[in-house]
Amino acid sequence: MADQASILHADLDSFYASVEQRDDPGLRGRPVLVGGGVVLAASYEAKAFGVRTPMGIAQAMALCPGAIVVPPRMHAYSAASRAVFDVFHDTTPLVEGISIDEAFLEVGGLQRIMGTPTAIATRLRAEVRERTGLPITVGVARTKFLAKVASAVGKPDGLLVVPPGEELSFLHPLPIERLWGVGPVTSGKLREHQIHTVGHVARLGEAALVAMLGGGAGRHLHALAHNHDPRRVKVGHRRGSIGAQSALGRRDHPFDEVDATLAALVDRVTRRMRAAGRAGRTVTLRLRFGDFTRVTRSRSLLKATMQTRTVLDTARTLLTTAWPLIQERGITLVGIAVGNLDTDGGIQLELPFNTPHDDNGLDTALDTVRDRFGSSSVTRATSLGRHLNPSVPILPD
DNA sequence: TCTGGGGTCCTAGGACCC
DNA sequence: TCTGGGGTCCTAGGACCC
Repeated sequence: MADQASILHADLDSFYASVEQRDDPGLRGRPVLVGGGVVLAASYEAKAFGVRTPMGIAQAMALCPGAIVVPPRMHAYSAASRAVFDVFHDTTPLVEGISIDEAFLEVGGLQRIMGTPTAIATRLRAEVRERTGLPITVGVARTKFLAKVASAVGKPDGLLVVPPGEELSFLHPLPIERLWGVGPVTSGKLREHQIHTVGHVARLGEAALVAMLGGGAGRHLHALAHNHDPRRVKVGHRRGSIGAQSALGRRDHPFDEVDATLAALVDRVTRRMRAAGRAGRTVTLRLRFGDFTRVTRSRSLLKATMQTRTVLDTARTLLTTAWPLIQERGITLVGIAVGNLDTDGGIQLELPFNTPHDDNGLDTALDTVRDRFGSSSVTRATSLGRHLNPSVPILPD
Protein backbone atom coordinates (compact mmCIF):
# COMPACT_ATOMS: atom_id res chain seq x y z
CA MET A 1 0.00 0.00 0.00
CA ALA A 2 1.14 3.53 -0.74
CA ASP A 3 2.56 5.41 2.22
CA GLN A 4 0.60 8.54 1.42
CA ALA A 5 -3.12 9.27 1.36
CA SER A 6 -3.44 10.09 -2.34
CA ILE A 7 -6.83 8.73 -3.38
CA LEU A 8 -9.68 11.22 -3.57
CA HIS A 9 -13.32 10.23 -3.51
CA ALA A 10 -15.40 13.12 -4.82
CA ASP A 11 -19.13 12.93 -4.24
CA LEU A 12 -21.68 15.61 -5.13
CA ASP A 13 -24.14 16.41 -2.35
CA SER A 14 -27.82 15.56 -2.95
CA PHE A 15 -26.93 15.84 -6.61
CA TYR A 16 -30.32 16.14 -8.37
CA ALA A 17 -31.71 18.42 -5.67
CA SER A 18 -28.59 20.62 -5.80
CA VAL A 19 -28.95 21.05 -9.56
CA GLU A 20 -32.59 22.09 -9.08
CA GLN A 21 -31.65 24.61 -6.41
CA ARG A 22 -28.86 25.94 -8.59
CA ASP A 23 -31.14 26.39 -11.61
CA ASP A 24 -34.09 27.87 -9.70
CA PRO A 25 -33.10 30.45 -7.07
CA GLY A 26 -36.61 30.18 -5.61
CA LEU A 27 -35.71 26.70 -4.36
CA ARG A 28 -32.55 27.70 -2.51
CA GLY A 29 -32.65 27.26 1.24
CA ARG A 30 -35.92 25.36 0.99
CA PRO A 31 -36.72 21.63 1.33
CA VAL A 32 -36.76 20.17 -2.19
CA LEU A 33 -37.76 16.67 -3.25
CA VAL A 34 -36.88 15.42 -6.74
CA GLY A 35 -39.04 12.55 -7.91
CA GLY A 36 -42.40 11.26 -9.03
CA GLY A 37 -43.67 8.26 -7.11
CA VAL A 38 -40.63 8.05 -4.88
CA VAL A 39 -37.96 10.47 -3.75
CA LEU A 40 -34.92 10.26 -6.05
CA ALA A 41 -33.10 13.02 -4.19
CA ALA A 42 -33.82 15.30 -1.25
CA SER A 43 -32.09 18.57 -0.43
CA TYR A 44 -30.38 18.85 2.95
CA GLU A 45 -33.22 21.08 4.14
CA ALA A 46 -35.58 18.13 3.48
CA LYS A 47 -33.21 15.51 4.89
CA ALA A 48 -33.25 17.42 8.16
CA PHE A 49 -36.89 16.29 8.50
CA GLY A 50 -35.91 12.64 8.12
CA VAL A 51 -36.63 12.32 4.41
CA ARG A 52 -34.53 9.60 2.72
CA THR A 53 -34.36 7.99 -0.70
CA PRO A 54 -36.14 5.99 -1.99
CA MET A 55 -39.10 6.99 0.17
CA GLY A 56 -42.61 7.41 -1.23
CA ILE A 57 -43.42 11.07 -1.96
CA ALA A 58 -46.52 10.87 0.21
CA GLN A 59 -44.54 9.68 3.18
CA ALA A 60 -41.87 12.31 2.60
CA MET A 61 -44.53 15.04 2.50
CA ALA A 62 -45.92 13.77 5.78
CA LEU A 63 -42.48 14.18 7.37
CA CYS A 64 -41.79 17.51 5.70
CA PRO A 65 -45.09 19.26 4.83
CA GLY A 66 -43.43 22.35 3.35
CA ALA A 67 -41.37 20.43 0.81
CA ILE A 68 -41.45 21.41 -2.85
CA VAL A 69 -41.67 18.46 -5.24
CA VAL A 70 -39.85 18.83 -8.56
CA PRO A 71 -40.05 16.32 -11.42
CA PRO A 72 -36.65 14.92 -12.41
CA ARG A 73 -34.80 16.50 -15.39
CA MET A 74 -32.33 13.80 -16.33
CA HIS A 75 -30.80 15.80 -19.18
CA ALA A 76 -29.91 18.65 -16.86
CA TYR A 77 -28.25 16.19 -14.46
CA SER A 78 -26.25 14.54 -17.25
CA ALA A 79 -25.02 17.95 -18.42
CA ALA A 80 -24.11 18.96 -14.88
CA SER A 81 -22.30 15.66 -14.41
CA ARG A 82 -20.23 16.21 -17.56
CA ALA A 83 -19.24 19.68 -16.36
CA VAL A 84 -18.13 18.29 -13.00
CA PHE A 85 -16.17 15.47 -14.64
CA ASP A 86 -14.43 18.07 -16.81
CA VAL A 87 -13.11 19.60 -13.59
CA PHE A 88 -11.98 16.15 -12.43
CA HIS A 89 -10.11 15.52 -15.69
CA ASP A 90 -8.48 18.93 -15.48
CA THR A 91 -7.14 17.86 -12.07
CA THR A 92 -5.68 14.45 -12.97
CA PRO A 93 -5.86 11.99 -15.87
CA LEU A 94 -6.50 9.18 -13.37
CA VAL A 95 -10.26 9.54 -12.92
CA GLU A 96 -12.54 6.55 -12.31
CA GLY A 97 -16.22 7.43 -12.56
CA ILE A 98 -18.50 5.29 -10.40
CA SER A 99 -21.85 6.91 -11.07
CA ILE A 100 -23.36 10.14 -12.34
CA ASP A 101 -22.25 12.02 -9.22
CA GLU A 102 -19.18 10.19 -7.89
CA ALA A 103 -15.61 9.44 -8.87
CA PHE A 104 -12.22 8.35 -7.56
CA LEU A 105 -9.17 10.46 -8.44
CA GLU A 106 -5.56 9.33 -7.98
CA VAL A 107 -3.36 12.36 -7.32
CA GLY A 108 -0.27 10.66 -5.87
CA GLY A 109 2.03 11.47 -8.78
CA LEU A 110 1.12 15.16 -8.92
CA GLN A 111 2.82 16.42 -5.76
CA ARG A 112 5.58 18.39 -7.51
CA ILE A 113 3.25 20.22 -9.88
CA MET A 114 0.01 20.45 -7.95
CA GLY A 115 0.90 20.17 -4.27
CA THR A 116 -0.24 17.72 -1.62
CA PRO A 117 -3.41 15.66 -2.00
CA THR A 118 -5.07 17.84 0.63
CA ALA A 119 -4.20 21.00 -1.31
CA ILE A 120 -5.44 19.41 -4.53
CA ALA A 121 -8.70 18.34 -2.88
CA THR A 122 -9.26 21.82 -1.49
CA ARG A 123 -8.72 23.36 -4.90
CA LEU A 124 -10.92 20.75 -6.58
CA ARG A 125 -13.86 21.60 -4.32
CA ALA A 126 -13.47 25.31 -4.96
CA GLU A 127 -13.23 24.77 -8.68
CA VAL A 128 -16.31 22.56 -8.87
CA ARG A 129 -18.22 25.21 -6.94
CA GLU A 130 -16.93 27.99 -9.18
CA ARG A 131 -17.36 26.29 -12.54
CA THR A 132 -20.60 24.37 -11.93
CA GLY A 133 -22.21 26.04 -8.92
CA LEU A 134 -22.55 22.70 -7.12
CA PRO A 135 -21.48 21.63 -3.63
CA ILE A 136 -19.19 18.60 -3.45
CA THR A 137 -17.61 16.61 -0.65
CA VAL A 138 -14.18 15.04 -0.99
CA GLY A 139 -12.67 12.25 1.11
CA VAL A 140 -8.92 11.60 0.99
CA ALA A 141 -7.23 8.38 2.12
CA ARG A 142 -4.75 5.65 1.15
CA THR A 143 -7.43 3.22 -0.05
CA LYS A 144 -10.48 3.64 -2.23
CA PHE A 145 -12.68 2.18 0.42
CA LEU A 146 -11.54 4.57 3.12
CA ALA A 147 -11.70 7.59 0.80
CA LYS A 148 -15.32 6.72 0.14
CA VAL A 149 -16.08 6.35 3.84
CA ALA A 150 -14.37 9.68 4.45
CA SER A 151 -16.51 11.51 1.92
CA ALA A 152 -19.67 9.98 3.39
CA VAL A 153 -18.65 11.10 6.89
CA GLY A 154 -17.55 14.50 5.60
CA LYS A 155 -20.90 15.39 4.02
CA PRO A 156 -22.32 17.88 3.26
CA ASP A 157 -20.01 20.29 1.44
CA GLY A 158 -16.93 19.06 3.29
CA LEU A 159 -13.37 17.81 3.03
CA LEU A 160 -12.17 14.94 5.20
CA VAL A 161 -8.59 13.67 5.09
CA VAL A 162 -7.67 10.43 6.85
CA PRO A 163 -3.89 10.42 7.36
CA PRO A 164 -2.00 7.11 7.45
CA GLY A 165 -1.65 6.08 11.06
CA GLU A 166 -5.07 7.39 12.02
CA GLU A 167 -6.97 5.07 9.74
CA LEU A 168 -8.15 2.39 12.13
CA SER A 169 -8.99 4.84 14.92
CA PHE A 170 -11.17 6.69 12.39
CA LEU A 171 -12.75 3.55 11.00
CA HIS A 172 -13.40 1.30 14.00
CA PRO A 173 -15.97 3.40 15.91
CA LEU A 174 -18.20 3.67 12.80
CA PRO A 175 -21.38 1.56 12.47
CA ILE A 176 -21.09 -1.56 10.31
CA GLU A 177 -23.40 -0.05 7.68
CA ARG A 178 -20.51 2.19 6.62
CA LEU A 179 -18.70 -0.86 5.21
CA TRP A 180 -19.05 -1.12 1.45
CA GLY A 181 -21.16 -4.21 0.86
CA VAL A 182 -23.10 -4.18 4.11
CA GLY A 183 -26.77 -3.65 3.28
CA PRO A 184 -29.93 -4.56 5.18
CA VAL A 185 -29.40 -8.34 5.03
CA THR A 186 -25.75 -8.45 6.09
CA SER A 187 -26.21 -5.79 8.74
CA GLY A 188 -29.14 -7.78 10.14
CA LYS A 189 -27.00 -10.92 10.38
CA LEU A 190 -24.15 -9.06 12.06
CA ARG A 191 -26.36 -7.23 14.52
CA GLU A 192 -27.98 -10.54 15.48
CA HIS A 193 -24.52 -11.50 16.71
CA GLN A 194 -24.25 -8.23 18.64
CA ILE A 195 -21.76 -6.83 16.12
CA HIS A 196 -22.47 -3.14 15.69
CA THR A 197 -19.24 -1.36 14.80
CA VAL A 198 -16.46 -1.80 12.26
CA GLY A 199 -14.07 -2.38 15.17
CA HIS A 200 -16.18 -5.36 16.24
CA VAL A 201 -15.90 -6.79 12.74
CA ALA A 202 -12.12 -6.26 12.74
CA ARG A 203 -11.67 -8.10 16.05
CA LEU A 204 -13.85 -10.99 14.97
CA GLY A 205 -11.39 -12.88 12.79
CA GLU A 206 -11.87 -13.99 9.25
CA ALA A 207 -13.02 -17.54 10.02
CA ALA A 208 -15.89 -16.36 12.20
CA LEU A 209 -17.01 -13.86 9.55
CA VAL A 210 -16.85 -16.49 6.82
CA ALA A 211 -18.95 -18.83 8.96
CA MET A 212 -21.51 -16.07 9.44
CA LEU A 213 -21.69 -14.59 5.92
CA GLY A 214 -20.11 -17.06 3.50
CA GLY A 215 -16.68 -17.05 1.87
CA GLY A 216 -16.83 -14.06 -0.43
CA ALA A 217 -18.62 -11.61 1.83
CA GLY A 218 -16.73 -12.76 4.94
CA ARG A 219 -13.28 -12.26 3.45
CA HIS A 220 -14.34 -8.97 1.86
CA LEU A 221 -15.58 -7.49 5.13
CA HIS A 222 -12.62 -8.75 7.10
CA ALA A 223 -10.27 -7.00 4.67
CA LEU A 224 -12.22 -3.73 4.68
CA ALA A 225 -12.43 -3.61 8.47
CA HIS A 226 -8.61 -3.64 8.50
CA ASN A 227 -8.50 -1.07 5.68
CA HIS A 228 -7.05 -3.65 3.31
CA ASP A 229 -8.17 -2.62 -0.14
CA PRO A 230 -5.59 -3.10 -2.89
CA ARG A 231 -7.77 -1.78 -5.72
CA ARG A 232 -6.14 0.95 -7.79
CA VAL A 233 -7.97 3.82 -9.40
CA LYS A 234 -8.88 2.46 -12.81
CA VAL A 235 -9.52 4.55 -15.92
CA GLY A 236 -11.49 3.53 -18.99
CA HIS A 237 -14.27 1.68 -17.26
CA ARG A 238 -16.90 0.34 -19.69
CA ARG A 239 -20.23 -0.82 -18.43
CA GLY A 240 -21.15 -4.45 -18.84
CA SER A 241 -24.86 -4.15 -19.52
CA ILE A 242 -27.46 -1.68 -20.73
CA GLY A 243 -31.03 -1.91 -19.51
CA ALA A 244 -34.34 -0.20 -18.81
CA GLN A 245 -37.27 -1.02 -16.61
CA SER A 246 -40.72 0.23 -15.77
CA ALA A 247 -42.93 -0.14 -12.71
CA LEU A 248 -46.49 -1.22 -13.50
CA GLY A 249 -48.71 -0.69 -10.47
CA ARG A 250 -50.58 -3.31 -8.53
CA ARG A 251 -53.63 -3.93 -10.72
CA ASP A 252 -54.03 -6.70 -13.28
CA HIS A 253 -52.04 -6.38 -16.49
CA PRO A 254 -53.10 -8.31 -19.61
CA PHE A 255 -50.41 -9.85 -21.81
CA ASP A 256 -50.80 -7.25 -24.57
CA GLU A 257 -50.18 -4.41 -22.15
CA VAL A 258 -47.03 -5.99 -20.69
CA ASP A 259 -45.86 -6.85 -24.19
CA ALA A 260 -46.33 -3.24 -25.34
CA THR A 261 -44.37 -1.95 -22.33
CA LEU A 262 -41.64 -4.46 -23.09
CA ALA A 263 -41.46 -3.32 -26.72
CA ALA A 264 -41.06 0.30 -25.61
CA LEU A 265 -38.29 -0.69 -23.19
CA VAL A 266 -36.45 -2.71 -25.85
CA ASP A 267 -36.70 0.26 -28.20
CA ARG A 268 -35.18 2.53 -25.56
CA VAL A 269 -32.38 0.11 -24.75
CA THR A 270 -31.38 -0.69 -28.33
CA ARG A 271 -31.40 3.03 -29.21
CA ARG A 272 -28.95 3.64 -26.38
CA MET A 273 -26.85 0.68 -27.53
CA ARG A 274 -26.62 2.03 -31.06
CA ALA A 275 -25.80 5.51 -29.78
CA ALA A 276 -23.00 4.02 -27.66
CA GLY A 277 -21.88 1.72 -30.46
CA ARG A 278 -22.18 -1.37 -28.31
CA ALA A 279 -23.64 -4.77 -29.09
CA GLY A 280 -24.60 -7.43 -26.58
CA ARG A 281 -25.25 -11.12 -26.57
CA THR A 282 -27.31 -11.87 -23.44
CA VAL A 283 -30.88 -10.63 -23.08
CA THR A 284 -32.29 -10.63 -19.55
CA LEU A 285 -35.95 -10.16 -18.64
CA ARG A 286 -36.48 -8.80 -15.14
CA LEU A 287 -39.78 -9.22 -13.35
CA ARG A 288 -41.08 -8.11 -9.99
CA PHE A 289 -44.28 -9.42 -8.46
CA GLY A 290 -46.97 -8.16 -6.12
CA ASP A 291 -45.13 -9.47 -3.06
CA PHE A 292 -41.94 -7.70 -4.25
CA THR A 293 -40.08 -10.89 -5.01
CA ARG A 294 -38.13 -10.83 -8.26
CA VAL A 295 -37.04 -13.28 -10.92
CA THR A 296 -34.93 -13.03 -14.04
CA ARG A 297 -35.08 -15.02 -17.25
CA SER A 298 -32.19 -14.78 -19.67
CA ARG A 299 -31.02 -16.08 -22.98
CA SER A 300 -27.67 -15.78 -24.74
CA LEU A 301 -27.53 -15.32 -28.48
CA LEU A 302 -24.85 -16.71 -30.76
CA LYS A 303 -23.88 -13.23 -31.94
CA ALA A 304 -23.86 -9.85 -30.30
CA THR A 305 -26.57 -7.53 -31.59
CA MET A 306 -27.90 -4.00 -31.18
CA GLN A 307 -30.95 -4.55 -33.37
CA THR A 308 -34.38 -3.79 -31.95
CA ARG A 309 -35.95 -6.71 -33.82
CA THR A 310 -33.54 -9.37 -32.51
CA VAL A 311 -33.64 -8.18 -28.91
CA LEU A 312 -37.42 -7.83 -28.98
CA ASP A 313 -37.96 -11.32 -30.38
CA THR A 314 -35.75 -12.77 -27.64
CA ALA A 315 -37.44 -10.67 -24.95
CA ARG A 316 -40.87 -11.83 -26.14
CA THR A 317 -39.82 -15.46 -25.98
CA LEU A 318 -38.68 -14.92 -22.40
CA LEU A 319 -41.91 -13.12 -21.50
CA THR A 320 -44.00 -15.96 -22.93
CA THR A 321 -42.12 -18.58 -20.92
CA ALA A 322 -42.56 -16.51 -17.76
CA TRP A 323 -46.25 -15.71 -18.36
CA PRO A 324 -47.70 -18.53 -16.21
CA LEU A 325 -45.63 -17.30 -13.27
CA ILE A 326 -46.81 -13.73 -13.90
CA GLN A 327 -50.47 -14.80 -13.90
CA GLU A 328 -49.93 -16.62 -10.65
CA ARG A 329 -48.15 -13.87 -8.73
CA GLY A 330 -49.14 -10.57 -10.36
CA ILE A 331 -46.58 -8.38 -12.12
CA THR A 332 -45.50 -4.96 -10.77
CA LEU A 333 -42.34 -4.33 -12.78
CA VAL A 334 -40.92 -5.36 -16.11
CA GLY A 335 -37.36 -4.71 -17.21
CA ILE A 336 -34.99 -5.69 -19.96
CA ALA A 337 -31.21 -5.63 -20.01
CA VAL A 338 -28.67 -6.59 -22.64
CA GLY A 339 -25.37 -7.80 -21.27
CA ASN A 340 -22.22 -9.57 -22.41
CA LEU A 341 -21.27 -6.39 -24.22
CA ASP A 342 -17.94 -7.88 -25.13
CA THR A 343 -18.02 -8.92 -28.74
CA ASP A 344 -18.63 -5.39 -29.99
CA GLY A 345 -16.03 -4.05 -32.32
CA GLY A 346 -15.34 -7.55 -33.56
CA ILE A 347 -15.85 -8.85 -37.03
CA GLN A 348 -18.03 -11.90 -37.33
CA LEU A 349 -17.72 -14.46 -40.08
CA GLU A 350 -20.29 -17.13 -40.72
CA LEU A 351 -18.40 -20.25 -41.72
CA PRO A 352 -20.15 -22.98 -43.65
CA PHE A 353 -18.76 -25.80 -41.52
CA ASN A 354 -20.00 -29.24 -42.32
CA THR A 355 -18.32 -30.98 -39.43
CA PRO A 356 -17.38 -29.88 -35.95
CA HIS A 357 -13.79 -28.74 -35.38
CA ASP A 358 -13.06 -28.06 -39.00
CA ASP A 359 -9.65 -26.53 -38.42
CA ASN A 360 -8.98 -26.14 -42.12
CA GLY A 361 -12.11 -24.07 -42.48
CA LEU A 362 -11.10 -21.89 -39.56
CA ASP A 363 -7.58 -21.40 -40.91
CA THR A 364 -8.94 -20.43 -44.29
CA ALA A 365 -11.26 -17.92 -42.68
CA LEU A 366 -8.46 -16.41 -40.60
CA ASP A 367 -6.31 -16.07 -43.71
CA THR A 368 -9.16 -14.22 -45.38
CA VAL A 369 -9.38 -11.83 -42.47
CA ARG A 370 -5.60 -11.28 -42.44
CA ASP A 371 -5.68 -10.50 -46.14
CA ARG A 372 -8.40 -7.94 -45.69
CA PHE A 373 -7.46 -6.29 -42.40
CA GLY A 374 -3.75 -7.03 -41.97
CA SER A 375 -2.30 -9.77 -39.82
CA SER A 376 -1.99 -7.54 -36.75
CA SER A 377 -5.74 -7.13 -36.47
CA VAL A 378 -6.29 -10.82 -35.81
CA THR A 379 -5.54 -11.44 -32.16
CA ARG A 380 -8.11 -13.96 -31.05
CA ALA A 381 -10.51 -16.39 -32.58
CA THR A 382 -13.22 -18.27 -30.76
CA SER A 383 -15.57 -20.83 -32.12
CA LEU A 384 -19.09 -20.45 -30.82
CA GLY A 385 -21.64 -23.15 -31.10
CA ARG A 386 -20.60 -26.70 -30.73
CA HIS A 387 -21.85 -28.52 -33.74
CA LEU A 388 -23.14 -27.05 -36.96
CA ASN A 389 -22.37 -23.70 -38.54
CA PRO A 390 -20.57 -22.00 -35.71
CA SER A 391 -20.11 -18.30 -36.00
CA VAL A 392 -16.55 -17.16 -35.43
CA PRO A 393 -15.93 -13.70 -34.05
CA ILE A 394 -12.53 -12.24 -34.82
CA LEU A 395 -11.73 -9.71 -32.15
CA PRO A 396 -9.25 -6.92 -32.77
CA ASP A 397 -7.07 -6.18 -29.78
C1' DT B 1 -39.75 2.08 5.18
C1' DC B 2 -44.31 -0.66 1.41
C1' DT B 3 -40.39 0.70 -2.07
C1' DG B 4 -37.84 4.09 -9.01
C1' DG B 5 -34.51 3.24 -12.42
C1' DG B 6 -29.88 2.34 -13.50
C1' DG B 7 -26.27 -0.69 -12.60
C1' DT B 8 -22.31 -4.22 -10.30
C1' DC B 9 -20.51 -8.41 -8.31
C1' DC B 10 -20.82 -13.09 -6.29
C1' DT B 11 -22.47 -17.85 -5.96
C1' DA B 12 -23.93 -22.24 -7.61
C1' DG B 13 -25.40 -26.10 -10.44
C1' DG B 14 -25.41 -28.21 -14.91
C1' DA B 15 -23.74 -28.97 -19.69
C1' DC B 16 -19.93 -29.58 -22.12
C1' DC B 17 -14.89 -29.85 -23.40
C1' DC B 18 -10.06 -31.74 -23.06
C1' DT C 1 -16.65 -49.42 -19.28
C1' DC C 2 -15.62 -46.52 -15.70
C1' DT C 3 -13.01 -43.05 -14.03
C1' DG C 4 -10.31 -37.98 -12.67
C1' DG C 5 -9.02 -33.08 -12.68
C1' DG C 6 -9.37 -28.62 -14.71
C1' DG C 7 -11.75 -25.39 -17.26
C1' DT C 8 -15.59 -22.42 -19.80
C1' DC C 9 -20.20 -20.98 -20.61
C1' DC C 10 -25.06 -20.58 -19.46
C1' DT C 11 -28.82 -19.68 -16.38
C1' DA C 12 -30.79 -18.06 -12.10
C1' DG C 13 -30.87 -15.90 -7.79
C1' DG C 14 -29.35 -12.66 -4.36
C1' DA C 15 -27.15 -8.72 -2.19
C1' DC C 16 -25.67 -4.39 -2.85
C1' DC C 17 -24.68 0.43 -4.72
C1' DC C 18 -26.21 5.32 -6.22
